[in-house]
Amino acid sequence: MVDVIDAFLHGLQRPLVLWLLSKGPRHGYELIKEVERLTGQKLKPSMVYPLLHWLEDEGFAVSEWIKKGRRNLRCYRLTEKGESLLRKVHGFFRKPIRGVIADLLSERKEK
Amino acid sequence: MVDVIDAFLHGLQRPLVLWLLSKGPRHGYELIKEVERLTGQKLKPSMVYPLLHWLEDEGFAVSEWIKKGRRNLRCYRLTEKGESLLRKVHGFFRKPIRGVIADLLSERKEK
DNA sequence: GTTGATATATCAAAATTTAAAATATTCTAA
DNA sequence: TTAGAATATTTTAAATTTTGATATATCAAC
Repeated sequence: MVDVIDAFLHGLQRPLVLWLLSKGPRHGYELIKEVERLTGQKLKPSMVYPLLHWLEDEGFAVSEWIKKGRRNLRCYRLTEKGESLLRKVHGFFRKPIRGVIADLLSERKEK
Repeated sequence: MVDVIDAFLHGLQRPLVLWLLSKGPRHGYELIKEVERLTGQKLKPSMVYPLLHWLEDEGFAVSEWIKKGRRNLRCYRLTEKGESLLRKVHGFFRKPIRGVIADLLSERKEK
């Protein structure tokens, strides 16, 4: 049985990737580094690359090989369908769960 | 590949159960109903009962069989160790991720 | 030229989740 | 009064997902 926070962070990875892509095009390795910076949790290559392929297969993102020196980077950006999915995620936060998350977000006096 | 929101909600289930238990003792079936009300997602019996057993095994909660009419309910409440874990979850929200979640929580104009 | 970071990809093994079935009590509507 | 739905808990096999490992290649620093 996995740690409570790890499980939560894990569930956050996908919306987070979507959110990051909504801020501008990214490639896989950038996402790995950004997710780690934001959550302290490693987004593994074996997670992110299949996820990106899936996002593209489903039409939520499109990729393009760009060159950086002699290196090829596969850069992803959200499609309109991907933006729409992110809006759906936002919409979800209007549900009753919003109050719970606000509570989790709130300051709390330590015992 | 599972739906983005489903994956997020899934990750939220464990902190949510912890949060609900922090509001007062609950039994498994209550948690199933409350999680569904709050998230619209079914917390399955085969998830919640092993989770509750795990919480108890790890010392995060203790259970007690109570009677309601002729029916026996296994009622769980958080221990100090469980409260401490919830505070750890709160602590996590002080990380940079806080801004992302706040953004996801914020109102957004629909296109 | 060797090490560590950057960058992408895949697959078998390991772990987790779901669906299903089993069991039993209580309530409700016909 | 009884049949069916809702309440309540548990376990297991099957399905799915995640991890760890491995492979490949470029780049910068030493």
